[in-house]
Amino acid sequence: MITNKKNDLQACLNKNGGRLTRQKLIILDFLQKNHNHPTAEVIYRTVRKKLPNISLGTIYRNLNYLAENDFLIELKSKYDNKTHFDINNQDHLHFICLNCGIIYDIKRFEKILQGKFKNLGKINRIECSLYGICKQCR
Amino acid sequence: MITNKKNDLQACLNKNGGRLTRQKLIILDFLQKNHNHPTAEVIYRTVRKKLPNISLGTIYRNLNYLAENDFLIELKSKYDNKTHFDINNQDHLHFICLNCGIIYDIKRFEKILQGKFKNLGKINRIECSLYGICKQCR
DNA sequence: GTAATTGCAAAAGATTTGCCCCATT
DNA sequence: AATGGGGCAAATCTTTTGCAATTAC
Repeated sequence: MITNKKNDLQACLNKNGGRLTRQKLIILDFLQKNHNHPTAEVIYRTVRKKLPNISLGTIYRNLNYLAENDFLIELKSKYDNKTHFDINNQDHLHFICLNCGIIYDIKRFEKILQGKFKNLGKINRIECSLYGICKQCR
Repeated sequence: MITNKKNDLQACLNKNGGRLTRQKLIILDFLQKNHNHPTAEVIYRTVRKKLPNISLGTIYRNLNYLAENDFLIELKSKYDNKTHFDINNQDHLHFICLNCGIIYDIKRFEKILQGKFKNLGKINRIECSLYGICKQCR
């Protein structure tokens, strides 16, 4: 099994009428193994090693599909002004270093915030980034 | 006095060697009076009514200057994939409606988060967006 | 077989930049 | 008077899209 999300992906495709392509699977697999919050360009360059003819358009189309269906989250960084992608394993927030751009996950966060904002109605997604200087850069 | 941030802006310009132009002042003034989180394009179209020859390049250059010097904050919305601008009056978070794109401020938030993440080192800025469906759209 | 998806290339959209002229200091 | 900033237009960069060929079902 190339990825343990493969079954979830298949289920999602069945429900919505899509097809399980090598491209989708390899992109999802890559993101499951890499938690560095890569950009589309970085994903493209890496996935190309396995699928030399894949195009950037396909990368974007599939990343968008996966994000819309909650397999991934999209994160916009002020550091480089690009969209970064991350497997949506759990609600968490991000620490982004203003000096080097590195992005860390900070886990166990949803309870604090979900509780705090109950009165606003249903919150589909919380995206929270802390900008500062990381320990390596200090 | 066109804006109560004018003195702060002048002080900032003195320190860094810039000049107080009508363009900077009118952009800052506009954002002080409008808390709708406009995009550069919207700011451009509105400011053009006062300064008919101002160019989009100038809008961007000045918005970037003002954001770098902490007069403004930049907010990237998933709804339209654009950068929105907001006067940096206090730490607050944003509610963004996934249906209509409206952005609300949610105030009084910094203490909770600043306290929560002390151990990560200095946090320069917290940017937190809650995505959901607003009351008008429900 | 047929309908969705890919690869490719062109287009679109947002933002930045070079250069010459004008305005602020 | 000196020079930083503005206006304009071109360039850049990221992301999207149209279309013919390919692939999954």
